[in-house]
Amino acid sequence: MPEITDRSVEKLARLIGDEERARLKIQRLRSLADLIESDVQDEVSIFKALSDPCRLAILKLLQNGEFCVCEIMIALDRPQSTTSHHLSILKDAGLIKERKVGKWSNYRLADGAVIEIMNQARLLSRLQK
Amino acid sequence: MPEITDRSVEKLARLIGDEERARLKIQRLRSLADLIESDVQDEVSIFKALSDPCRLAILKLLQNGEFCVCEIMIALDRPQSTTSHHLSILKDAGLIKERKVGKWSNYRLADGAVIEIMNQARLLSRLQK
DNA sequence: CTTACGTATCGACATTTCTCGATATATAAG
DNA sequence: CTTATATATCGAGAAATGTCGATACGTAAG
Repeated sequence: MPEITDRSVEKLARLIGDEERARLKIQRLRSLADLIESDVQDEVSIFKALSDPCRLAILKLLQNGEFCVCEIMIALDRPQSTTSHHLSILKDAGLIKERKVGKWSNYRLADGAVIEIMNQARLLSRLQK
Repeated sequence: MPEITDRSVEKLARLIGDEERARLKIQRLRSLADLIESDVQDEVSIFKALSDPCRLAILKLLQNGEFCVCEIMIALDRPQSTTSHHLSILKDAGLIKERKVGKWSNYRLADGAVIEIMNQARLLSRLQK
């Protein structure tokens, strides 16, 4: 649990008028925040992997099946090093799986939840208009 | 549809051995990519908004109801300007709604899909372990 | 062993993003 | 009108991220 800094207490105490009740309210807010922060970082990594146009395009391409790096780079018209870099980020995030065959590396979606999360994002982006 | 660059044709032609078939294969890959790229950017904005620990924590906090800026900044122990900044990003992305009351700004989740997308991310992050 | 090819990694530069103090805006109170 | 308070915006520095040519690695073929 993060410390209750003087900054916070001052602030809320003025708001509430009672320093003791302020301290309690802060504690309540902080314990809510604590429950949260424990697994925030893992989920942020997922969202970070998803928040690049090139990577999102790769994931959508992989909804059509398994592709090797050289097909992906052609589809997206990106240099090989760029494509490979993005693939490794997606793989580290657990969003795609690799299958090596000879000198080829084939990639596919790791799980149905990947499609699900993209669908939800599409829903939200529609809502916004 | 992005142009078919010489770089791509050379590459695939060598792979396939026939320049004409290479060109066709590239066209197929590119048209797949095109269907994709049209709405990629909008969804990326959603994911970008979600890919910061502070913002994700705010969203999770708001699962517990409506909060004003000063409560949020205390819960997360961040300066006011930082908190406000993140709130405006979340609002621009359409993930939260604002309700002004006097000098207070209260924020709440915009839609159930916001919770859904976080649940999917949690699922994925668990899978990874 | 040498060569060719597909992919991964490196390194440097450019861009974006986060952070937070300072300042501006808006509303309410005296 | 002046003051206090809640929030928003600004601006500058720091850190993270994307891009892509150059290079390294691994496998297969000659």
